[in-house]
Amino acid sequence: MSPRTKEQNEVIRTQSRKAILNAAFELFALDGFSKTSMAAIAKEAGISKGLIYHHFESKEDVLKAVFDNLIAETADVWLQEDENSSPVDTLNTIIDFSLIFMKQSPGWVRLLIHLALQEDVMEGLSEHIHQLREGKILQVKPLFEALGYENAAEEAMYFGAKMDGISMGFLALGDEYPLQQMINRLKLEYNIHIDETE
Amino acid sequence: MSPRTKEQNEVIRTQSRKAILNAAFELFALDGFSKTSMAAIAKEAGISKGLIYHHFESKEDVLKAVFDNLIAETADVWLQEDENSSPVDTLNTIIDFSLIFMKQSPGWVRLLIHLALQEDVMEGLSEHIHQLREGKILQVKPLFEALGYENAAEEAMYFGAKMDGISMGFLALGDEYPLQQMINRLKLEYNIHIDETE
Amino acid sequence: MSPRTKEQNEVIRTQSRKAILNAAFELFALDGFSKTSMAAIAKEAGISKGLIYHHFESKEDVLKAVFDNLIAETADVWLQEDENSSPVDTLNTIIDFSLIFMKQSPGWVRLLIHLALQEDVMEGLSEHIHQLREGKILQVKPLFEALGYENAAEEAMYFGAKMDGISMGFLALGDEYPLQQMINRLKLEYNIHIDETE
Amino acid sequence: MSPRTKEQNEVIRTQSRKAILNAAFELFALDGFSKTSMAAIAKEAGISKGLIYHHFESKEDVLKAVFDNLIAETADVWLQEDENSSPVDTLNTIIDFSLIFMKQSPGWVRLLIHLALQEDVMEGLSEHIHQLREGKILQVKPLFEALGYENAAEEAMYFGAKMDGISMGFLALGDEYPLQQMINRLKLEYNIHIDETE
DNA sequence: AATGAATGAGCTTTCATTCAT
DNA sequence: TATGAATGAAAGCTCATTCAT
Repeated sequence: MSPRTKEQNEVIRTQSRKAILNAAFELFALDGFSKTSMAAIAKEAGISKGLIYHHFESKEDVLKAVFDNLIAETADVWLQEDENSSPVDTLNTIIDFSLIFMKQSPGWVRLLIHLALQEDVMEGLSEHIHQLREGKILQVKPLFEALGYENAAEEAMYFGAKMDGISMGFLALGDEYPLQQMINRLKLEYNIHIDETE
Repeated sequence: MSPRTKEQNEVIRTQSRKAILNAAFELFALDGFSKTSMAAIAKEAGISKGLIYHHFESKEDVLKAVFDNLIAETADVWLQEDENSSPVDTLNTIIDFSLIFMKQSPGWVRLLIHLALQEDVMEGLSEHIHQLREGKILQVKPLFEALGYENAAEEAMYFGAKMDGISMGFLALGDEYPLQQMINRLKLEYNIHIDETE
Repeated sequence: MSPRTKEQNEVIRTQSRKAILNAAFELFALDGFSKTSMAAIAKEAGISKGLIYHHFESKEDVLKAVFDNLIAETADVWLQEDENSSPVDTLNTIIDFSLIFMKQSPGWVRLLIHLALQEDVMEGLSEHIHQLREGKILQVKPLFEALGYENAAEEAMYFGAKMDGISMGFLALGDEYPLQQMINRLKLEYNIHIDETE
Repeated sequence: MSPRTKEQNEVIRTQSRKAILNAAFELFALDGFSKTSMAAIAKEAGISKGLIYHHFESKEDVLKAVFDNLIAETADVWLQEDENSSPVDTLNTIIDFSLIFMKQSPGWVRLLIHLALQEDVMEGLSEHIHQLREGKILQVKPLFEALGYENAAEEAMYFGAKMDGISMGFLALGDEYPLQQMINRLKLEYNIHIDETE
């Protein structure tokens, strides 16, 4: 009956959606949300402007979807903690992972910061962002407890601040920023062994 | 009708310029650069749209001027260091000043971060921003030298990262952020006596 | 898979067509022609957008079909005049029928008026509408002849105007309109006995 | 001081505004509200699209302004009733005035009817329309009281219905409609002397 | 110096219609 | 017969910038 099978349609839909999401992610990260036009997204994705509205209700909706998409992807990796590893090792892994993410998707981190700092973000998005921040803190807190810090919550937040600050420096200066030095400096504070090859 | 003297014209010109700059600063900081319209600036400044173009070439030009203006004002205060104070006291003063500035002009700090992170900032502006960052580092470096740090340059940069990270947290969360705790934590690391009343 | 017989296809085709027509009628009547989208019609009819174009050439074509369809349906009822009834009774019946129709299908009457006033001039449609109007007049004319009016054609048209005016009032004001009073007033003019229960 | 005097600006502003209003009136009446684009209005008015938004907030706002404008203009004439004239004469004048208006601005009357019948008119507009209708009725009511009608309110409304019906007929059929005959027929009912030259 | 009317390019969004399957 | 993904033209609207005065 069906001219295209449901599966075929699903595949096509998913492809388009992904193309849009990828294009939007790239452009939002590169130029920011305001400066990125729907026309640009469509062109980058190789589809028509109209099709975007077939998949998303508005430009803001695209941003939310890009966001959700990335959260989901990130979460997968984030959650792969080795149960048996020591707190120090876990902390090390988290730092390294953040480092890799930062290097690979600086645009996205930039966008995240922009959104986190924005005065009037879209409804529903700011919650996501704050949850993301809070989630990170909560995840790190037990590690500091295990490491014997008296006020683990405070330490977790302070750790977050350091990571944020280093991120900012890297994003602002790029390769001119002594990223590795800063990371090493950070690891030292938490008695993490530094891999010399890095 | 009444032929104005050069002096009168100069005064009027300066007044208009300041009004524009103030209005632009406020709005840029509050809503961001893209979202702030020239019409809004004119309205806030209490002058006409056209007049802005007598003083500045473009919207970007206004931003640059706002920036320069603030750098100049900030520098004045920044430089009022007491020659006789100890490095620790000076560091303390710098931290406290940053704290006050952050609390009083969160919009401006926000704007600074936005600009610092922007990929394609306007010609000439990014240099300014980087100089501003570098200036801060260079200013702090001698303090760490005096405090006996081996790699003072690195420590200065790390200190900057921490300050940036704390700023970000405060800007993102506002009063929900444990700003004072973070600052105290920072001061502790540098053996700065913490004023209990704060 | 299952090779359909011609009859089966015919049945399916007719069903789809009717579903489209019903959905379109409802939406056109409720929201007007311009505001009703093909997507909305498809959704209301429970079929796909594409299918509409298998049955009709365009949105305008759908409107024409809706129109024709309703004319046909209406005509059936309209023609059921009792041969033996007096002119006054017949007139009464016509008025009552119009009243019922108006109350039951205000959307349709509204649509008719919209079309009669031809905001959207569609080739071929306006003729239909004028024929419909003329048909009504011609149907009423013999009654006024039988009632002894000198200029029956004129009286028929004047009667039509009154009916139209009352319809408009009702459609514009809804239940706030003293519909029954107006109808009674009209019947009085033609010496029609008024049923008190109304 | 002022580069253009306030008076000059006022004149320019008024000119533009009138040009827009005239163009919009003409096009709305001709093609209807939906079909008339802002671009078309701008072109007809001989100005840019953007300028319309300098004067009006939205397309709907233009319609409201057109409406208000016409109400105001109409009111002026409508109110010029001779205090000394008899009720019959006044009624006659009202009928004649309506007739002239209908002939001169059929598009506008059409638009009025469309708006009056529309299910979801813009906020604020429907009130205007109903007030306009009500206003007419209220104005006519005293005349019927003076003429000795028992239920003057009802008669006023019935009179309105007749006028509406005749308008509709004329708008639907144009010059094919026996407008003068219908008007004469109406006047006869109220014992208004008919000017033979008409 | 100052105004604000005016422009026009470009924005987001809608939707009748087409087409591969 | 039937689907719905995809298109593209055109809509309403915004805004940095220009210009006559």
